[in-house]
Amino acid sequence: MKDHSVDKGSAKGQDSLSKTYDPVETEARWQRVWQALDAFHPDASDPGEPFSIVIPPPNVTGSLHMGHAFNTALIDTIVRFQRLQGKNVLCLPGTDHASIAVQTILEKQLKAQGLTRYQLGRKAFLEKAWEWKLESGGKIVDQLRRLGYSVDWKRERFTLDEQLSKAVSEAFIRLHNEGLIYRGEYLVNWCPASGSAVSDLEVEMKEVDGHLWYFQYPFTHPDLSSEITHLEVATTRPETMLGDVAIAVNPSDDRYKHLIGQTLTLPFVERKIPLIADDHVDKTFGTGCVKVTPAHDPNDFAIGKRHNLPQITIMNKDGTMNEMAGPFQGMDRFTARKAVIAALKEKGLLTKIDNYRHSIPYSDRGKVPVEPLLSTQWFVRMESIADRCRTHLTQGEPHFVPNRWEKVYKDWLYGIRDWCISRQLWWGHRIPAWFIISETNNVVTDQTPYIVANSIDQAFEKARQLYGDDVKIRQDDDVLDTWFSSGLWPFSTLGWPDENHPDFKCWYPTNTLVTGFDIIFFWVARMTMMAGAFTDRMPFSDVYIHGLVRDEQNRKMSKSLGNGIDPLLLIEKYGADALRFALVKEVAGAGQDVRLDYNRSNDTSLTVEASRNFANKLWNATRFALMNSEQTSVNDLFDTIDTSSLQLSDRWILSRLNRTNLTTLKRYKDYSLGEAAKGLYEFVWNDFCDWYLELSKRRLNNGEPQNSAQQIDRRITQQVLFKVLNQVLVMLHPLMPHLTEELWHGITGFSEKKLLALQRWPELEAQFMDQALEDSFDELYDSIRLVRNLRAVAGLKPSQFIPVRFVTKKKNLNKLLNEAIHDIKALTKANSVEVFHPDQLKKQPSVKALAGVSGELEVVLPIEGLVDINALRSRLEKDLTKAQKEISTLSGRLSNPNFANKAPEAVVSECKLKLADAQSQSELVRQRLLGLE
RNA sequence: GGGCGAUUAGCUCAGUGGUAGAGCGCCUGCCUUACAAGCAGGAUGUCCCUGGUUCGAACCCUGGAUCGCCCA
Repeated sequence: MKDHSVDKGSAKGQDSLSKTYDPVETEARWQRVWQALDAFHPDASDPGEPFSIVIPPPNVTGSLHMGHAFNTALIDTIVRFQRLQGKNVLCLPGTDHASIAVQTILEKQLKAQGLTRYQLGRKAFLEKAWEWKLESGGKIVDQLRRLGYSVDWKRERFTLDEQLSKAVSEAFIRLHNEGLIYRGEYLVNWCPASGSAVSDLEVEMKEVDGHLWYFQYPFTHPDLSSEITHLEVATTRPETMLGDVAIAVNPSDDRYKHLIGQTLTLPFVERKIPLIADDHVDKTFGTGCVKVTPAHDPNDFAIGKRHNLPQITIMNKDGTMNEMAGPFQGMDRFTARKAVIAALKEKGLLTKIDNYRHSIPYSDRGKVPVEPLLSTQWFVRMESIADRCRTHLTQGEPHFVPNRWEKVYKDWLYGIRDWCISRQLWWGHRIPAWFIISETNNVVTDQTPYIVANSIDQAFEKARQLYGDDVKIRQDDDVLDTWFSSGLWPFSTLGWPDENHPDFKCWYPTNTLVTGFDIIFFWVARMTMMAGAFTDRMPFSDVYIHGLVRDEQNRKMSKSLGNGIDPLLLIEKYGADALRFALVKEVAGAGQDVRLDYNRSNDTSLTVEASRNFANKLWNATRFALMNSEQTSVNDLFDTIDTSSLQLSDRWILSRLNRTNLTTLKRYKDYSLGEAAKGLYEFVWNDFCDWYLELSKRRLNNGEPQNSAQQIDRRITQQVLFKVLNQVLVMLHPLMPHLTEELWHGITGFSEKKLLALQRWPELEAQFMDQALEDSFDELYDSIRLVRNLRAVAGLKPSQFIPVRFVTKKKNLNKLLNEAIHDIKALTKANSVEVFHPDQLKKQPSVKALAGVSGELEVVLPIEGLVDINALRSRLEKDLTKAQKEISTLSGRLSNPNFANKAPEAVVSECKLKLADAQSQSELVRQRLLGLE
């Protein structure tokens, strides 16, 4: 490996740690180191149980948005954790070619030059597209790096790579050979903006304010004896009347029953159309008469099929009216609507216009209403493919986290519909089908036979065998839906269809898929179906579904709203670690949306700032440890601690440390990543910094040790400090990789060739875990808080040292306070600390003093005269009220015979204990109040 | 129309039967030699409403309200 340009000795000595943490420089540096060392480039033959994740490939046109940042934060946390577990981890990155998006951008560019893609031609257009991809396609990938993503960049894939393209045509051919791909004429969702069919999933229903137009069709041979000479229909799309082929009524509708079978004349085009009966007609909607336009409406299409009606297409693919539209030919669909209405009005056939709110289908990409259009497309027959997934699902494959998403996935599998996979676009995987045009006068018609093959040579060879030497073939112009290739992503990226590829053998199936709930159908289900079809296995065992990041007003971030929050801006301001930590910490209720607070006037986020502050806190805790150590070598740090010399607070923090280890480990494994983040935050800030580190100050002594006992204690303190730090850095590393890497090198002094990212999770030392000790420390801290509170209430200056007396009859507490006397002194600014039993105190001369009570502990600060009596009295009165309220609640409960009889004994006895506590507190407070008079 | 989720402190959210929690914000006092990106102390709640189950409900069950999402 060549010598990379990273500063030597990033393990900084105690002199060089600055007062605040600078993430920008540090993050860039470690990203360079990881890259230079190929730290995350595993080999299939490496030791360790394989673990793999493929990342959801972002759209190659895109730039980094908060959704990517969120998804990345979660994935990277998982893979870094698995690496610490000693697994052979592959996290594989890549991008998606995004047919429609890219083509839209390019065509816009062409349009600006007054060109269309057809004028340019397919070859030149694709050259331009590749040029564009090479130029700007790397943008999002570079941005992903700035998050500290520990993916294997050497295995980066693009869906149009040669090998992945091979996988696509192989998949197409296999499905075709199994009879699962067919070409058929169906109503598809036509997007006039992109000039292509789109799948059902790419259509979004939007509510719009429209109208319901009522107009009349005359009977061809009106029954002159009857009053009825016309039928009235109601529609939201009057222009489609030109394609009507029937009028339908419900067979049980008494209004029209007797007329069924008669013929009406369609105005303008003068077509004779029958009145038919169909059960699906809703008698109560409109007039009960429905115009039937099979070529332009999905419901009508179904009616047409049932009644064998013709399908008359009245529109061109650009949304203009065609020759079947008679006088309206050439008009755009929306112009035609107005013209048809005007013409109906003129003929006196328009009877009513109602305002009507209804849903119309919009194209996701094109942002225009899609047009149901009859055309010949390629479809995948889904039933058997989906069925295989249903079977796997009954065996819990894949496993959804949180589990409720399984139902969403399952329901979709059961309501499966065939998948339209052809797109009338050029950028993408061209359909590997060749038409035998010599069979149909050298043009492609719906009847032209075709063959599928891996290459033009193979296609030609096959064609010649079937149709003779003079055969002429032409490849289908269309490309495949982008999701077709994305569906193969978990295995095409690992070498499939070569099932002997070492990567495929080692890392397939992958372990976890992490993605948003919005693409469960688009992507997750397509992957499971494709994987089932081609590898006979589910492509991943777990699917971790996360929500969306919403803006400060809880709106979905979108380009059209322009309310996106730029992750890069936040990274520059607070660091990638802070952003990652903030996002993960907020995700505790997995699958729920995350709301990111944000101030648009100055691009700040208090949430991210809090995480940055946490990073700084840990930075300074480490700085403190280094400043107070004369550690010269790595070995010092890992010396075995002489457990017999551990003090109370050492044993306490080591117990807390190991408990944190245990719970954090479980949370990472369970994908409770938010909980893991919160737990570590609390441990570092509250336990380690607020208490242990403060306690350590006295023992480190801020100078030369006076004697050997102090020397030993100082040494132990240092060892414990570093032991805790060392383990915290490992546990926190998945969440804040750069900061922890930096600090770990700071305390170990290792060269950057040895990485924290590749270390092991700290082994649990169960012998240190001591719940009773932790509980008694809670009591100790409560006692200290009581003193501090009294000092504050009395308005004592922080610099003023005073004597402190504790009075309690609780033996354990008495002992603990005595043991911790030096610590209490330090933490309460006491110049002396004494602990008494109430009996002892009675022998003392009574002192008018500052006092407070908590449970069965009384604190006395004998400093007459300096205190604010009123403040103290109101504080005591408040305590008294609280204690009395508790007494009444508890005694009420205990006096209920049902409670005593039915509640578990532990609950009852706990209740009794609490009551006793409250009673004695109440009594002590009362006495103190009297003393104030 | 069918389904899912949410409703807890000013804000963002944890909390699955035993006296309501965290972070941020807020108030008071502190530049205490790791950190003012900090320290100490403090205030704050009809746990959406309604019935029910239970000795006991934020939590379980009925019904309803409001908001959001997905599907048709």
